[in-house]
Amino acid sequence: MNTSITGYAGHTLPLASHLARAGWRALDQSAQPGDVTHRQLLVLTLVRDRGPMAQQDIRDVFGLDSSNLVGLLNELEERGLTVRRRDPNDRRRHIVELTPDGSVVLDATYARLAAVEDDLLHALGAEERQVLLQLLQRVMASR
Amino acid sequence: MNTSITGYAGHTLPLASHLARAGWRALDQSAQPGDVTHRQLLVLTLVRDRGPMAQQDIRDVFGLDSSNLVGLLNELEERGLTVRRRDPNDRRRHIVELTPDGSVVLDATYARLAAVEDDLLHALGAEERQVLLQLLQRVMASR
DNA sequence: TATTGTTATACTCTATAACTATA
DNA sequence: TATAGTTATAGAGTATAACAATA
Repeated sequence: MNTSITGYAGHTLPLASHLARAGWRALDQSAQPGDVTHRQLLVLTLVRDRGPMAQQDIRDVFGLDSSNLVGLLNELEERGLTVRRRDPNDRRRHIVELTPDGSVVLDATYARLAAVEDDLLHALGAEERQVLLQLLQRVMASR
Repeated sequence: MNTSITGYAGHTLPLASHLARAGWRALDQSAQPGDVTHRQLLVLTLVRDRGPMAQQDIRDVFGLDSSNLVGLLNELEERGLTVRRRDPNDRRRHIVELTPDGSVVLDATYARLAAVEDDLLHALGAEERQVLLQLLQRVMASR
C-alpha cells in the first residue's frame, strides 16, 4: 500500500497537520531516556526565543490552557531545565526562565530535530526548504 | 502581549505544528452542531481521494492505531457518512466507502476549511499560498 | 473585586493487549 | 498459525471549574 498523502482538494491545513504529526512522532521515537518530548521542546524554545516570560504569556502564544502548562513546567523544572521566579513587580506572576542546563538540552534536541526534518523534507532541495521555512515563518509571525 | 511565533532557529516542524494546531482549533470552533470534526474530515477526505479502502490501509496512511479508527468509523457510520462492507475476496476485511451524504458533508466542510485557511494565511498572497501548498504536497507525497 | 497560577476533575485522543472471525 | 477488525483498558493531552495568593 502507498501510504503517502495526496489530494485534499488544494487545502493546506491537512497537509501541514500530517507533516507535523509525522515529524513529532519521529522526533519522540528517536528520543533516548532523558530526552525531552516535543511539547517540552516547544516550551523551552519559546522561553529561549523571547527570554523570561510570565506563564500567562506562554499560554497565550500556545493557545494552551493554564492548567496544562502547570504540569509541563513542573516536568521541566524538576529536571532543572527551567525555573520559575516571582515577578517582584507583581507577586502573582511567575516568570519562567531557561537554565543553562535547559539551553544545553535544547541544543541537543535541535540536533535530533534537524535529522528528523532532513528525512521528512527529503523531497525538497535546499532552496525549496528555505522557501517553505520562510513562508511558514511569515504565516506564523502574522498571527 | 504579542502572541505570534518567531524564532525556532530555522526549524520547519514547530511552525507547521503551530499552524496545524491553530487551524484545527479554528475549524472545530467554527463548527455548528452536526458538523464533522477535523479528525472525521481527515478520514472522509482520504476515502474520497482514494476510493473505497480497507481499514488497515487507512490506519497505515494516518499512522493511527486500528483501535482508534474503529471509533472514528463508528461515528461516521452512525451519521450515514461512510459505510463498511465486507471484502468478498477476504471476509476479514472491511472496505470503507463514502456515502452520498458523506460527500455532501465533505463539500460543506471544505467551505468552512477554506474560510479558516483564508484567515490563517492572510499574510501570504495568492501565488505564495500556491507555492506553500505545492511544497507541502510534494513533501507529503514523498512519504 | 479582579487577576495569576494551582488543583481537581472530566473529556478527548492515542496505544497496548486480549479477543473474534476469518484465512 | 496468522491476519483484520473489535473490545477493554490505561495513559497522554486538553478544557472547565473552584480555589489560594496577590493586586
